[in-house]
Amino acid sequence: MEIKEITVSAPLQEEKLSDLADFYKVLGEPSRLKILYLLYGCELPVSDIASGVGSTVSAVSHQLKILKNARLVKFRKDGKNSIYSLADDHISTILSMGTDHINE
Amino acid sequence: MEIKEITVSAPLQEEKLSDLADFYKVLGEPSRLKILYLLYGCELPVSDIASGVGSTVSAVSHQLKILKNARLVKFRKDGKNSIYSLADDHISTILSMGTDHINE
DNA sequence: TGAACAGTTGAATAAATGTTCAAGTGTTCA
DNA sequence: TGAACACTTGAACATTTATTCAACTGTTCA
Repeated sequence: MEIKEITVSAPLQEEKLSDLADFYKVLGEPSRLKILYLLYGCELPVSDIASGVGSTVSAVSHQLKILKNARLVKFRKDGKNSIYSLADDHISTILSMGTDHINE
Repeated sequence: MEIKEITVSAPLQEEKLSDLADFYKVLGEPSRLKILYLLYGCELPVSDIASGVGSTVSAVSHQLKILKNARLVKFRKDGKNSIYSLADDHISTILSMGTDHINE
């Protein structure tokens, strides 16, 4: 069987594909998904996120760094606090896509 | 700061969330994404997939099993061959979603 | 100023997982 | 039947990575 133009019309080069995998990998961890759903529609300081997802401040801080690099969350400083929120509205679209597939 | 109804209206319970993470995890590996994009619009036997993505038959077979479990690909037997293809059309929607986010 | 608070960070450990390798299953065809 | 082919599978190894722990930075306020 021939591969034909599929290879040519493939939407991703080797590097883009790696970026895309990295993006999905960020969502592929329950601890990070929990944080995202917790931030769905509100903004919270790290300590509240930690108690909200049942983890430690340190563990959450590590994960928030990864979510920040993936541009899934943003934050602002407020005195001693770092207030985190979802990066933008289309993240919610992304989150709902996954649930649709799971729910058939 | 109060968490309010967010926790209540969260679209996922602990178990669903784990399923969702598993789903994303499947997409979070370049070797698997390569297979999916290769199968975009055509069906191929394992040996062609292996050469198409530059891997071994064994490695690809392992990954196909994971993709099958996640219902992202399906296959049919044709003599000695196992012919794989994308499970359904909405998988392409899922694939394009990721690229949109990467491309800003 | 200094103590308490809120986060961040780096190293270490433990768990998860992708690839390799060797062996096994099932099909075809001479 | 038996050899070749196409794939699957399990164990082992190596890599990646999430959490823990301890130390450190920066801010507030008495």
